Amino acid sequence: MSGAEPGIGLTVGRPELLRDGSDLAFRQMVSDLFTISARMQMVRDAIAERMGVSGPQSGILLAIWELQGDGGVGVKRIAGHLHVSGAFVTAETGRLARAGIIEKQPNPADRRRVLLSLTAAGRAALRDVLPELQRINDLFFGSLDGADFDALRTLVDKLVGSSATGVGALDPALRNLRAVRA
Amino acid sequence: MSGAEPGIGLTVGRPELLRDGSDLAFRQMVSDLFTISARMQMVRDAIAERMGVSGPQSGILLAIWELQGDGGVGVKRIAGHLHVSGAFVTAETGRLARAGIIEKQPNPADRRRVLLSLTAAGRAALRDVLPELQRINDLFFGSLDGADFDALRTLVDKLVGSSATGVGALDPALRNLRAVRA
DNA sequence: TCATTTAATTAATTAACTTAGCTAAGTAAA
DNA sequence: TTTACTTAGCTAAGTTAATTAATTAAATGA
Repeated sequence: MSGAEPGIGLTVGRPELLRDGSDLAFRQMVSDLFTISARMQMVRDAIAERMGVSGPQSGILLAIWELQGDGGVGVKRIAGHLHVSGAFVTAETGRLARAGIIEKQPNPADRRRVLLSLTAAGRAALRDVLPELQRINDLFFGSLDGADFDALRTLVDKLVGSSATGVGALDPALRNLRAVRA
Repeated sequence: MSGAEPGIGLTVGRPELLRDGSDLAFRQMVSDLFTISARMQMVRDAIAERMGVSGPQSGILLAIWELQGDGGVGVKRIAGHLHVSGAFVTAETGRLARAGIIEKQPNPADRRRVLLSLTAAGRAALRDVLPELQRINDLFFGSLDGADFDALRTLVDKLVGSSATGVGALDPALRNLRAVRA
């Protein structure tokens, strides 16, 4: 009878993710993932500072760069891509435009909309920061060889899939216990 | 001469992390890591809500649980573990104590210090939330089999090491460009 | 043409922190 | 053993990154 009790009091239940019936290795890995993610944020913030913008602004900048195509991209599209509110994108793109890093033009095809795009100064700021980012990334991921990289890409890709399922199973929560907070 | 130019304009330089001379796969992976990390936060926040505490409070709760040993753990230790300021831990542990979830006692061995520990109610709150967390984690990491899990643990462990080096190389930055922000 | 929807903006508010300064207690050197 | 220094935690005030709700204006559709 001893040591049986499958999964009671554990943070994960699937036997594939337990070792000797313990979730310790799993918890350690989750904690490590949080550590790595915090460090990725630190890198983002430091690189942003080099460009003279805040961390979130650099995220918006990157998203515009990625999505602008020719002509530009709208506020709503950026907000969706970054999972933030449109109001936030409006506010931050306003600052970036005033700083001359991006351009904000009315969309001629629909005058409610706006076209966001990088200015020459914005492209230059991005270009100038790349060598430093490359240096940091080479160190940050310096422990991975080519095979590790491929393995990690595959695993991360799997996780992008299943984590969506996990998050999707969250909402129908029975809000019983009331908030502390104050 | 064409296509040569090693690493100019790329976010990463090491050839092991490039594919066909492009950093596209690398950037995709980094973006996916951000996605996964955002989803892990969502899970944390949802589980916290079940316990009636905020996301950051649940982090503090977990840290106390992990570090209290017999007797308890101090504010500074928790702050260091979570990489937040002592003032923040003071404020949030005050709320958790008022809510009866943790206990805050003076440390008899050093009366400047405090001993934080879970109350019976705190332990019960943690215990009650475990089945739900287990259910979510099983889905979240549902795409991994046992071999994947071992591979991921190894890779994550490597990254915890090298990412510290990457972050360590950040600080001596030449603060030349001035902040936009306003 | 009237009602509905949509895109962006503005204003107000909140959560999650931080820094600076304080108090009290412990440690060490003279 | 007093004086100086350091350390732990607390308080107050401020900042940053976001949100929601209300508003404006334009587009869409019955």
